[in-house]
Amino acid sequence: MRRISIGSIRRQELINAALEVIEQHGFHAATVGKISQVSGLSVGIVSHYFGGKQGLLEAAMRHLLSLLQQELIGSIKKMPNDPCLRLMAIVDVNFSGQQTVGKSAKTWVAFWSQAMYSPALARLQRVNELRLFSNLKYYLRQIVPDDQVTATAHTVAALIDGFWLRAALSEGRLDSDKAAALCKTYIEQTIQRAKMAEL
Amino acid sequence: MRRISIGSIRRQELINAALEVIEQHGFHAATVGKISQVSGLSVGIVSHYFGGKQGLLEAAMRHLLSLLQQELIGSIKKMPNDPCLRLMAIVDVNFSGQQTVGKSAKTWVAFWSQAMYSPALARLQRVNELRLFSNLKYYLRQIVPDDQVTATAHTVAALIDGFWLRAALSEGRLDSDKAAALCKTYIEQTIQRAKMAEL
DNA sequence: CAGCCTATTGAACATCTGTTCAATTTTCAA
DNA sequence: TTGAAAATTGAACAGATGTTCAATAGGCTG
Repeated sequence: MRRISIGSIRRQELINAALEVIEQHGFHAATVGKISQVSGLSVGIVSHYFGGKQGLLEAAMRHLLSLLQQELIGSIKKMPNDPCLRLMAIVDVNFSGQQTVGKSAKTWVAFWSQAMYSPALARLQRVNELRLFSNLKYYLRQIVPDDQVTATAHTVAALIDGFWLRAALSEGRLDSDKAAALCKTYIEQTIQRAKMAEL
Repeated sequence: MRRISIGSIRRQELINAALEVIEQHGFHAATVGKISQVSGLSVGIVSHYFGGKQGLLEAAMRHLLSLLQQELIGSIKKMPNDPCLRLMAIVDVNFSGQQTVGKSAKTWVAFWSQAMYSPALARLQRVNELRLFSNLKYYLRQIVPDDQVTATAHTVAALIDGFWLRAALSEGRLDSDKAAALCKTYIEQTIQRAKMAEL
């Protein structure tokens, strides 16, 4: 009896290879030939397991998103039920997650730019964005005045995306700890302002 | 005597066509065939004036960057010499510039994602980034404490990039006025905090 | 008008890519 | 061990793309 199906193993191997090629050579150069070469499998296997190149790339993005989501859930659960701490945890997961930011940032940006022209990828991206956004709003609602919740959530989300983009473009000249710290600083300042307004 | 050389006219026509194709179909689908079709010229002309496809795309990005730069200079000159107002002008130019954000945002993100794998584009992007960064620092230095200048500049730059990225991905669900307003709000809050700390 | 030079064309070519599928290998229950 | 089913291969194919270059068109000068 096989505990893990051979299919899921191959699928994972192909996804890993695809992510590696995208990170190194970019989305445009992620050809079926290169991916199969890196995975050590043949070119035909891609169509067999994913129906084609497009299917593999979508699965790869889905994989990345689900990793992020899993880390977020795991990280938040460990935190005490304090809205401020949980906001910080969200920021931390978005930056220190998975590998170093420098490595996967390029892959994320590659996916984002592809999502602008691929409805399937766009849908995945949108679901993820909405989840982050509503998470942020949920905790912010407990700290800042109602009329500032949406604006603050937008700003924090833009900050996170902006730092990721800059990390991808600056090739390691921007480290994730600093980016996370700056995001947290913004959140802290917002909270402090809310407290002072209360008085 | 020709006042404008025929060459520069053709070059501009090709750049415009390239930008139009990239915006509509994405970087990966911006083929020489499509670009020449949109421009009404032949495919051979691209190699003739730009040495090849890559040359045309680099020229197109250079063109976009120089438009942004020109608008920035023009807009700042009109402002009274007040660091706060000039910071706001920088934000405004970065959002309301050229066309609506929704249209050109996709083109910018397409260039960014390409810049990660093309040294020539990366260099152009980096020059532009440094210019924005040092502009921000120059004015911030006059308003906030020295030890906060760099961090604030990083944050503002990330905010701008982040909103652009989100505008490109959200297909018009995020309008540029709102994004500009949120950036300005952050700057105002930073200034206010600096003033309070002075007392 | 002739002659020359520049601008432009677009078919031909070489290269590269994704997909297909008949052939081969591997797996594993009987 | 056997044999059928599943997994995998990779050459062949069709389509697309960037570049080249001989041929053509256009305009300017003498």
